[in-house]
Amino acid sequence: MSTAQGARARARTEVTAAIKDEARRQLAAEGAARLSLRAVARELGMVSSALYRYFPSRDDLLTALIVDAYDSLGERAEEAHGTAAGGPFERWVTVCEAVRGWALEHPHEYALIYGTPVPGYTAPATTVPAAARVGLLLIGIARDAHRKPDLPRPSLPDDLRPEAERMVADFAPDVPPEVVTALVAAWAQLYGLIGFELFGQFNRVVEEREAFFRQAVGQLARGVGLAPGHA
Amino acid sequence: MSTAQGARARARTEVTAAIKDEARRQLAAEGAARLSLRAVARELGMVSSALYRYFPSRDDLLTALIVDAYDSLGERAEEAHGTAAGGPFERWVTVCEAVRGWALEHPHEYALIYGTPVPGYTAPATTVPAAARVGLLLIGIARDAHRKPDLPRPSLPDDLRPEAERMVADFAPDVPPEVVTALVAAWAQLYGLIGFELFGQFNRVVEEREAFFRQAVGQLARGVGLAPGHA
DNA sequence: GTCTATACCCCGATAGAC
DNA sequence: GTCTATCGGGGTATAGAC
Repeated sequence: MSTAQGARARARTEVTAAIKDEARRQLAAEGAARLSLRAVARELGMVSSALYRYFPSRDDLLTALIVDAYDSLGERAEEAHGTAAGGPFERWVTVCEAVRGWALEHPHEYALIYGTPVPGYTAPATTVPAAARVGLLLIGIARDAHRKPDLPRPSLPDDLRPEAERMVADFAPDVPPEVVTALVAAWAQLYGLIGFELFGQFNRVVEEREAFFRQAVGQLARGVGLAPGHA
Repeated sequence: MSTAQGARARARTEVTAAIKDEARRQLAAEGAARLSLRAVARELGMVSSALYRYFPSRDDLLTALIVDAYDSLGERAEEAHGTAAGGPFERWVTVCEAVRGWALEHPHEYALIYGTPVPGYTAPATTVPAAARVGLLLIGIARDAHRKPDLPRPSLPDDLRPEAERMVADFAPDVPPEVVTALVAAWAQLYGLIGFELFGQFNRVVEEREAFFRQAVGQLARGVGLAPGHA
């Protein structure tokens, strides 16, 4: 009995994975807005109504793909962080390069999570933990670095201080308020660099992409007080 | 005869404008990937085949919307630049704020030009001049500022110098090579900030959006050597 | 330049048999 | 859990009359 259920559960897991794989393939060809359960079923040799046993609606399939993408990216970033050599500056750059590397390998999944929202689709709260992973990693790097109080701190205008203190309380404990707004800005700017490269805005503008990116994210690191060569 | 032709031409211009207006409305509801000539025609009380006299295909309509969006944004930015008070730093911030303002007012047109590319659509070369306007404006601000040779210059690693010199030659004449890569990075990062705000990544993260943005683009300006209060 | 009609496709979702 | 069949939509694009 338990083996029969095991086999059944295994089959279900495998079919679910096959559906998501095929859906990812279609993401590349058609984009998230046109992701179609029928087309996925057709390609898998199933009939469309059978898919509804795995995903109750198109939006649920989309949600699964989004969570998978955030987790895949987060895992890559965390892995890079774990194996990075050097101090906070070097770890920061390594994580940023890992994010870019993942994005270049999975452009359509990147577009799914950081590109234009899919019209008519609203991501449920279940996506939040996966979505937060890269941000939390960068926060952690900044927090660790600023345990040493001799690091330079960005300037913080008075009208932003309450906002910065709210951020510290909400999601960045133990990060100095002068750092947290710069950190959030750097986080958004990182995705500006990646998006421009991925979506073609750098065509005929930036050729040496890797060196350019390394320099740019190094400057972002300096903006949050990090510098090369600090243990 | 010329008045008849004039009237005919005028009618054509008006219908063309009505088609684009309705298409822009649908961009908001359905997204660019699902822009549909039939739906536009239906809403205008026309029959779909009539639209083909104005736009030979769906992609041509899309191209027209893209060029219009770039021009609308470019015009807003140039206008802001023309009326900005103060030195290069203040002009930079004003232009960035104008870009953000336009984006907040036209989120779906922003998504059309700076969001995920529409699958299966490739923008023709005719879009390039309109697309370049904001970038050229920022280049101009940096060039004017660096006419004074006492401005601080970003560091430029050796492996990026040839790339920087190519950029200067290709699209940023008279801008110091040390400045141009930082400038291009700042340009991309500006759109990272705007995209994150527009596409919801700042929800529950950044609340004081205007003050946050002003501070962030001020830091971008410093990154290209500009500082407040320099004539 | 607009109309009708048409060819030939696509979709999400559900009902009910097996 | 998969199937057939179905409801009720949607689309691009063209032909040919007016």
